[in-house]
Amino acid sequence: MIKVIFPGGDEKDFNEGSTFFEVLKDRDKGILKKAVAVKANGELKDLRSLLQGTVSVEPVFIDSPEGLEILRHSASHVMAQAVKALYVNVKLAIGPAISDGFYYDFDTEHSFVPEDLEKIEAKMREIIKADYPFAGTQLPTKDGVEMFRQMGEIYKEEIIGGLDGETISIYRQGDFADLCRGPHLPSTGWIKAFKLTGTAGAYWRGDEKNKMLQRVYGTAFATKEDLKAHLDRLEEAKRRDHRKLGRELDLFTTSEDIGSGLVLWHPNGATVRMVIEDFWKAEHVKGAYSLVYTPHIANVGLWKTSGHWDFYKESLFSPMDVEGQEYIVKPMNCPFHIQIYKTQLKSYRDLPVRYAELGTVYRYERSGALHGLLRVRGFTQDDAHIFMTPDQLEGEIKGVLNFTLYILQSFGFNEFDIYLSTRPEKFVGSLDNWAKAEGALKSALDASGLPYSIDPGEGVFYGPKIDIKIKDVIGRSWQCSTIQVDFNLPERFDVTYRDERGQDSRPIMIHRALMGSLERFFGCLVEHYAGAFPTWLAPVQAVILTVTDRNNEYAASVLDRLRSSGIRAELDSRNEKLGYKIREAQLKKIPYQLVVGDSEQAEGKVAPRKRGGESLPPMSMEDFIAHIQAENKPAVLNRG
RNA sequence: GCUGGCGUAGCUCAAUGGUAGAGCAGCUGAUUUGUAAUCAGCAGGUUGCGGGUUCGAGUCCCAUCGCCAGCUCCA
Repeated sequence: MIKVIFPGGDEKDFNEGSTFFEVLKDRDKGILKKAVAVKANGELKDLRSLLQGTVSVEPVFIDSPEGLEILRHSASHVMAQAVKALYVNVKLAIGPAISDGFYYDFDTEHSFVPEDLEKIEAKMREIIKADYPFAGTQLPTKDGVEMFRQMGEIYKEEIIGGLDGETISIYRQGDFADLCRGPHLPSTGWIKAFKLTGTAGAYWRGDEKNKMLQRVYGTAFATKEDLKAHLDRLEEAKRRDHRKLGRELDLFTTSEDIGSGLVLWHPNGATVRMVIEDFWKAEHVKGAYSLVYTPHIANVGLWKTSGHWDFYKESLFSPMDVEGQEYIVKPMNCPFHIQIYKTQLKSYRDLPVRYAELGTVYRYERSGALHGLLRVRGFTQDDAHIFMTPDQLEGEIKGVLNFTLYILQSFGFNEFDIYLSTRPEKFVGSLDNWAKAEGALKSALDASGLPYSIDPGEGVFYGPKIDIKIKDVIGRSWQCSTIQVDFNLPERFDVTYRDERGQDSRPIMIHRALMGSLERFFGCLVEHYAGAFPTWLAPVQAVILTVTDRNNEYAASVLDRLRSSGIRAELDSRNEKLGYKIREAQLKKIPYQLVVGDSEQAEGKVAPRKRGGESLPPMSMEDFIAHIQAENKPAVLNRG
């Protein structure tokens, strides 16, 4: 007899030789329909696993995160089976579930092209239709190695070589066998909705020194509806792509003649950037930062002192010769701010010192890493460096964290993924300082009340950091803000302050960027708003549309009035129908379209139409200006 | 940088190895128009750049630049 304990504490006895499959079926056919596996004593198991002794079981449903992972992992096995059936000389590497889908890495002579995906999908449908059970078995490790060696699966052999344990676990479906821990669906027929989404090269074990394998990506969902919703989300992401919108809205371009990763900000994009910069500067002044400006190039000795020459030489642009001295374009602003700090002897009374700069830097990113505005070679960091006594560290970090969230929320980002990255294997500075800094970052995060996760060992060599990823309206994450403690530079540049006892002490330094880079942040903003910027950011806030050219003179006076009130307005007095002008203004995503015809002119009014299609009643200029000015600023927020 | 794919008019896209085309945008004219496209005409190209194969190349081959997806990297 086997005793099974169900969620809620119900107990029931089953016969020897039962499986979870039978147990759940026996208990509730409804559960069986949706359960794809079980948690038995907290461990994930196949429904086909045999029961032993006393177990408490919990069904794992297909639409839960764990259920989806099992579904996708099973789909990756089916894909591998299909690929092995269709192509010769295919060696299997790994095929895990990932967020939103799965992949499998293959080593084969054949290069997968889009048409292959359809062939593989068709084969997968055959396998699914055949409804092969996923059968898990244990093999002695030695036999497993032998089995995969005979199959020519050198990667599997290598993986087993890295495992310890007496036995390995194999899963078979039909004539296909794979090394796998499981669990899996009961059978291939349980896969109801899947799609292969692309191919790509990927290094074996993720190391670029290794052979590049061919990866096929796919996704699978519990239902066809879920799959469709996912594919629709991808389509929506395409529609919002900042590179596409950047062209359509005439925000920015890059030019082959200029070079990769170097951005041209067009008037519309530059206007948004100006609003961002003005807001950023004003808030920093309010926040007791001192704004500074520093040069774009400097003697390479600066970077040798900082250590970056050794650490990041490959990503620096080559030096240029200046009267026998080597200069480089700056990859970062820190050493400049340190030089400013060091021009005067600092007292503990002067600290904290906060230098902020919209500093344009250049990094030689590898060509394949470039991506629209999100990864470029020339960009402007919204940088600041804070020099402080060790006692001030925690307070400063709290201040920076609150400031960061305030700025991000001002731009409409309200959801974040926050990470605390701790000491890596290679590091500088004392263990004591690291512990102190990690503690300070942690208590600032705790005080914020925001959820965060810890990324162990992911800090930079010179100090721990907090990274904030912003989530856009369709749920994608973007790494923008970073708050880093630095023990390295103050040491290397011999930065000091005179303490209470008249001794020279070493200040602690924080690097922080709230938006990261203006380029990346702007790209995120474009996608977040799908190009429909809120009024305070919109390149053009209102466009005046005349009905006939009888209204041109009045319309021009409306334009003057708006512009002198500080509103970014334009006039469309072309000889076109109103509907045509409205359509164009809509496509440009201008927040307000002001219709001006004979009746508005007679009454000295404008008839506003909002971007969303809503028409406001005709109103006087005063009323409209008051109306739009109310929106001409970031959403009001409480400073933490 | 690596693997694969793609570069045709300002944009979106056509064109079996056989005369490079359409829509939109642009320009000119007509039209004076009321809440997402008025009509007509005109112009627009060394098919990314450079080689090669061929009687003939947008199309096939090589090289190069750029873009896209992913990998690696991201102070």
